[in-house]
Amino acid sequence: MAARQDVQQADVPAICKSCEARQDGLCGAFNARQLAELAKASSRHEVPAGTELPDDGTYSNLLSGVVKLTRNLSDGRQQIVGFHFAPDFLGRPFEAKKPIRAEALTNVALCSFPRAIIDRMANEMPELGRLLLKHALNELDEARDWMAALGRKTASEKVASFLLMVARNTDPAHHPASPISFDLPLTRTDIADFLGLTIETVSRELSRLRSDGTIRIVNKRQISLASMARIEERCGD
Amino acid sequence: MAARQDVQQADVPAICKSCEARQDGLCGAFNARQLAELAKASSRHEVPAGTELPDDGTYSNLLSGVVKLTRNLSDGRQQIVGFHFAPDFLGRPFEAKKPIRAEALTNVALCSFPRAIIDRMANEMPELGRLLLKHALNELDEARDWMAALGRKTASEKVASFLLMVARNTDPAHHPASPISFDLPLTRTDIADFLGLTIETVSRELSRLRSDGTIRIVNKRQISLASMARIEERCGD
DNA sequence: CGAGCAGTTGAACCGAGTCAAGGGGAGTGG
DNA sequence: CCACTCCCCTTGACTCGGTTCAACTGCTCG
Repeated sequence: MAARQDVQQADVPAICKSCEARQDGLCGAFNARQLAELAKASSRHEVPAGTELPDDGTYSNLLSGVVKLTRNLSDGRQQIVGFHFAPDFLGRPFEAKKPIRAEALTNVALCSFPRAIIDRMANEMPELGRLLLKHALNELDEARDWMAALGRKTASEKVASFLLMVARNTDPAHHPASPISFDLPLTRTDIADFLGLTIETVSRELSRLRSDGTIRIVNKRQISLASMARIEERCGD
Repeated sequence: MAARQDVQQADVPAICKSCEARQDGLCGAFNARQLAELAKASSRHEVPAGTELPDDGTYSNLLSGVVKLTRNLSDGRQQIVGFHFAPDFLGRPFEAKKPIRAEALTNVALCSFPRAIIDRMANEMPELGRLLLKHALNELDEARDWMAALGRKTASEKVASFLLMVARNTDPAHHPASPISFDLPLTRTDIADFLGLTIETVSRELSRLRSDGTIRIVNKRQISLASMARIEERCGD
């Protein structure tokens, strides 16, 4: 068993060998032969922060960086409806009825495949279909969490919940009692568009959290939390 | 081809023959043999309005009625995060991290299968996996639509959007210019919990829509719209 | 050094929430 | 058949959290 795994390992394309997407992303579902086939059709590219990622029917592993998904109302009001952090992946087999825009918040590295290959493989391996379904259901659960936040939380609970989300994403296994610091990949405007608030309110709530010692604002973009537990108390759920 | 279809048709279990779920629901993916196998393991039941539907690991076609999905904050604040209308279906292969409660809003008729059968069939037929994925992505798109509404719409836009959703669900193919009327399957409290408002605000906004002629409130539960187009104007998107 | 942008802070305002009173229909009991 | 109650809903008056408008700070970049 171990031997066979090693043989397969030997065939893994060089480019995939150290790729995070094989641990937690889409590619965990593939064996060496399939990876080799995919690698032939894949293209790796990097785009700078601010680039819009067109929904051109490709699937992409997000190797590094953060992507936001937004919905706009007719008069320009904007709501961020989701994020993708590495090593997440982007792309879907069915079009959304109302358009959703994807935009890189930071510099982003992607590894993309034509949709046709993934769709074909999904027909051949139920394992992959299951992974896609699991991924979609995860996104659904997250969306529903934020529905509850948007509909029922106060401004300060929203901001606290947001910081907790980023912290968790920075280090999922972090000890709840020890401090943690991270860079915010978002401007105040983006945070406001995610939380359904104005930038002024976001700024004020961050100041309040700072003045009561829950967070330190190292600089505009870098935050450190006294502890996960401390911020969790303020999330309302 | 037509002949073969008729042969299959002959084998369709009696109970499935006139079932809506074969048109638009889960069972559209199955052939007669598979339906027969499923029918043996399925159980049909009805529950009255107000019943909680435990997440017991079954999949269910919703034959009639409306179901709400809710998330609660620790202090009792409630947010409705989704609805299921017939002939939708309920159930999912992976547990949500945070609990979501399902409750019948009206009397509800269900046709349920053990999870094991669906999961096994999904492994055998990519068609079914695809359907489950499509369904999950639909729910995701809906959740994101409502995120935008919750975060960025005014109270009156929220109420208008809600009425439009119910109207569309009542008659998806309705002509946009002609009037339409329907029963609200929800109390004011449920509407408020869905829109992130209070019952007083919902009531006031309905009154405003009535006084400017966009809707008629036949009685507390029955609404008629002057037209789909008219209400659509007030949705903000 | 100045321009320009992101963020902060203050003051006034307003949309939706809160609190309170009353309406109206369904069910029950006399 | 009416009287009473209960629940859901509506409406009004007031409050308040979050927005709006505006001034100011501090960075970064040319």
